[in-house]
This record gives sequence, structure tokens and C-alpha cells, in this order.
Amino acid sequence: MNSGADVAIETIHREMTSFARRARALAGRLHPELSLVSFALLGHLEEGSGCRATDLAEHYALDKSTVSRQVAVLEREGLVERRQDAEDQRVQVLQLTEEGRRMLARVSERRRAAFKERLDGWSQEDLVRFASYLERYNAGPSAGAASPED
Amino acid sequence: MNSGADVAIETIHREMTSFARRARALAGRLHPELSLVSFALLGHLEEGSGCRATDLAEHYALDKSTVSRQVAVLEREGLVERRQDAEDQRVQVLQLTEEGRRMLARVSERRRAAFKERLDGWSQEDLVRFASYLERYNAGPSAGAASPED
DNA sequence: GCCCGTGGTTGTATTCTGCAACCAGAACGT
DNA sequence: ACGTTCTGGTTGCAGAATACAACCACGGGC
Repeated sequence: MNSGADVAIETIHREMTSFARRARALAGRLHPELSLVSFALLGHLEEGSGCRATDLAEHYALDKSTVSRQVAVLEREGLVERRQDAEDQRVQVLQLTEEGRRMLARVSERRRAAFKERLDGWSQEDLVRFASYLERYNAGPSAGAASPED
Repeated sequence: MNSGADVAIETIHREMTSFARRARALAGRLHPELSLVSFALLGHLEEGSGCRATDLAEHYALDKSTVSRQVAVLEREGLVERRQDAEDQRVQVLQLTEEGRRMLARVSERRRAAFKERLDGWSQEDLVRFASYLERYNAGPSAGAASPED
């Protein structure tokens, strides 16, 4: 790899980190009602209907106790529901409630608005290309060293 | 804004968020000796030699008290130095120590390796363009080009 | 029926964080 | 010069997120 690419990687590395930092810091401020993790968990539940706490823990590299507590909070707030699995009594299948769906949509909308503002003035071509780069990056070249279980 | 751009924004939103939570989950695991925030702060110090705690706070959307404490830790560990500003006695200019530079290089190297693996196979052109998009995004809300130090 | 693996919860300690109160130096107006 | 306000920074405090370990409940082999 030549040095131009190295510099680019260094930059990508730094900027992505910076972004992560800001996203985390802002998540709590902009949406006090839904932490970044809760948001991610809800989002996960939205996609595939029904999943286990253990799945979430593994997917987000979180301890199962953490997920357990987060889910407990979300349940107490009426955003998710648990359903005992008929097959296996140990398992609790998690699902979004209607309220959870609404909340997710609301927060999602606000976040999207923030992004939109930040991306105002970009040409469509740049937006599309940027999006594709991010997708490509997150998809990972395969095993993805930067993301063991994802 | 047309729908093509909207889709792109949606994607950018999702992918960046995805990245953020993974980075967060990973930070503590990969580099127990340097939290994500500490790493970011050190990195920031490396670029422009000398900056104030307030600058860091603003840049990373952190409370100044948080930065104060983080910096205190980094100082105690001998990674950064404070220097009273001659102009303004209130100001403490922060700088990396040699040890700090070494530590940063070490962790940076490990992180870069992870990124590199993930970015393996990208053309230099794509890397450079991706990097510039990220910089542009992080620089702020399209503040007509050269937005200074944020 | 017993033991072990798996899904989840709870106890405990740590870390990070923000807010508010505070201190010290600078900037400004009178 | 003096007081007021502003700015950079620290500290007290409280809350949230997290990991780790111990634990409970169920399921599956033996």
C-alpha cells in the first residue's frame, strides 16, 4: 500500500472515530428518551420481527446483563414486549410495541433531520457516493477485523 | 432535495450510526489502556500542537468537566502536559508528551491495522474520496468550505 | 433422574458523563 | 481604578451504562 492510501486510511480512521465520539455525545442530548444503544436495539427489533436478548448482546458486543437491563427499561416504558417462546420456555422473544414503533420513527426522524442539515449543500452525486462508501465499509471485506461479530 | 438524495441520506444516517455503536463497543476491548475519548483527545493533540481543554470539549461535544477529568487522567499517566499560556493565565495549553506520542502511535497502529484490513481492496482513489467525504462531513454543516476549527 | 449447557436476571463496582457551583484571570464599562 | 461580566477550568454530586460474577430456570444428553 502506498503512502497516499495510508494517509487516506489514517484520515478515515480519525474521522470515523471523531464521528463516533460526537454521535455518542449527541445521542443523549438530542434524544434523552432514547440512548444510542436503546435506539440501536429498537432498530434491530424493527427489522427482523422478534429476536432474543442473547442475539442482541452478541450482535452489539454487549454483555447479556446490559441487554437485560436495557430491555427491562424499554419494556417498562412500553416500547418493547416480551413473549415466552412456546418451544423453549427459557427464551423471551422481543418485539416492538406500537408505541415503540412510533418512538423509533420519531427519534429516527429527528436524527435524519440532523443528518440532512449537516449534509445540506452536498450534491446528490456526492451523497450517493458517500453512502455507498459507508455501506461498503460497514459491510466489511469479509471477516471484518474491525468488527468481530457483526 | 430529491428522493435519490433522501435515500442516500438515510443510508448515511444508518451506516454512520452502525459504525458508531460498533466503534463504541470495540474501543474498550481492543485498547483497554486508552478509552475512545482519550484516544480521540490524544489524536487531536497530535495534529495541531497545543490546544485548550475548551476546544476539545467543543469539538467533541463533551462537557468541559468531562474533558477536565479526562485530561487530568492523561496527565497523571504522563501522556499529556499542560503549559500555562503566557498571554492568558487562565489558559492551559495541552501538549502530548513523548510517552503520549508513543502511546498514541502504538494504539493508532493497532487501530489502523484493523481499518486497513477492512479497507483492503479499495482503490486509492476511493480511499481518498471516502476520506475527504468524512472530513467534509465532520467539518460541519456545510459551512461554506473552510470552516475553521469547528 | 442428574449433570451440564443455555437464556436471563440480579448484585456489585467501575467508569463516563452532565449539571451546577465554584475559582481565577481577562475584558469591558463607568 | 473598580466593579461587573465573561471565559477557561476544577470539583462536588448524581445518574446512566457497563462488565463481571453469581445465580435461577429450563432443556438436553447421559
